[in-house]
Amino acid sequence: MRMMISNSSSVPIYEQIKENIIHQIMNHELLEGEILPSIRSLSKDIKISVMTIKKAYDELESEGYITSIQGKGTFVAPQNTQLVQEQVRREIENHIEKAVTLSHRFQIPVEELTQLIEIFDRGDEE
Amino acid sequence: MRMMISNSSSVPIYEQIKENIIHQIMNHELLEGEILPSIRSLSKDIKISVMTIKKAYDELESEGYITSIQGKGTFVAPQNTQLVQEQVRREIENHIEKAVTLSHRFQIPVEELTQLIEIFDRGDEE
DNA sequence: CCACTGTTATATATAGTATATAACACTATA
DNA sequence: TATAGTGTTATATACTATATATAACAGTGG
Repeated sequence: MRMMISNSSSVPIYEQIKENIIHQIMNHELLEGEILPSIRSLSKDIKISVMTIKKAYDELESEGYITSIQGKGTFVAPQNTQLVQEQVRREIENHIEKAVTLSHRFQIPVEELTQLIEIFDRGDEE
Repeated sequence: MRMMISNSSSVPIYEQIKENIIHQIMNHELLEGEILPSIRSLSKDIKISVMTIKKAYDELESEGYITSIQGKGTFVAPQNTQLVQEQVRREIENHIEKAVTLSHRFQIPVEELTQLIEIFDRGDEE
C-alpha cells in the first residue's frame, strides 16, 4: 500500500494515514470490499506504532469508510455514492464561496474566477 | 474591539485571536497605524490569559501584520498592498483548483462551478 | 512618582499525540 | 488442536502544544 507519512509535519500521523486512505478510496485505488493492510503489518511497513494505526482505522470506521472484523481484517466499506456526492458538492460550494468572498473583499472581478476554472479545467485532464 | 472566541473550539485561542485581527485588517476595520487594545486590557476584556494574547500578538508581528513598541502599545503595520494582493490571488487560485479537481474526480461538469460563482456573486453583495 | 504600555521568565496544568508492551478474543488453516 | 495471523483492550510513559497564573523587568508619558 502506498503511504507517505511526514514525521515532522504538524498534521498528526494518524490524520495523515486517514487522509491517505480516504484519498485512495475516493480515487478508486481502493475498492469496495478490498482488504486493507493489517494494523500490525502496516505498523511494521511504515514504522509507526500499532496504536497510532489503530486510532486512524478506528476513526475511519466511525466515519463509515472502512469496517473492521476481529480475526479477519479491515475492509473498505461499501460507498454510499449519494452521500459522497453530497459531501463533495458541499466541499466544492465552500471553495467557490470562499473564492468569491475574497474577490469581493479585494475588488477582483469575478470574471477572473471563471477564467481560472477554464485554466485548471484544461490543465487538470491527463 | 470586536472579538469572538470559542473556548471549546479545536482551534487554539491564540490562533482565533490572530485570525480575527487579520480579518479586521483585511476588511479595513482596522487601519494602518491604528492602535490595538493593549495586551492586558484585551486579556481582561475577553477573559484570556495575558500570555495567550502575547503569543497571538508575537506571531502577528513576526508575520508583518502589526508592530509592538515597548511602553507605547501595539499598532497595525503599514500594509504592503502588492504583497497582500499576491497572497489573496494565490489563495483564490487554491480554492478554484481544489474545486476543479473535485469536479473532475467525481465527474461533475465544470459548468456547475461557473453557475456557483454567479450565485455567490449575487448573494454576497450587500 | 505613577499608571499605563510591552517583555521576559518561571512554574503549573491539561489535552493531544505517539510509543511500547502485554494480554485477550476471534478466524482460518495446517 | 496448535499456531499464526487478524482486531481489541488496557496500561504506562513521554513529549509537545496550549493555556493559565504570577512576578519581575523595562520603556513612555503625564
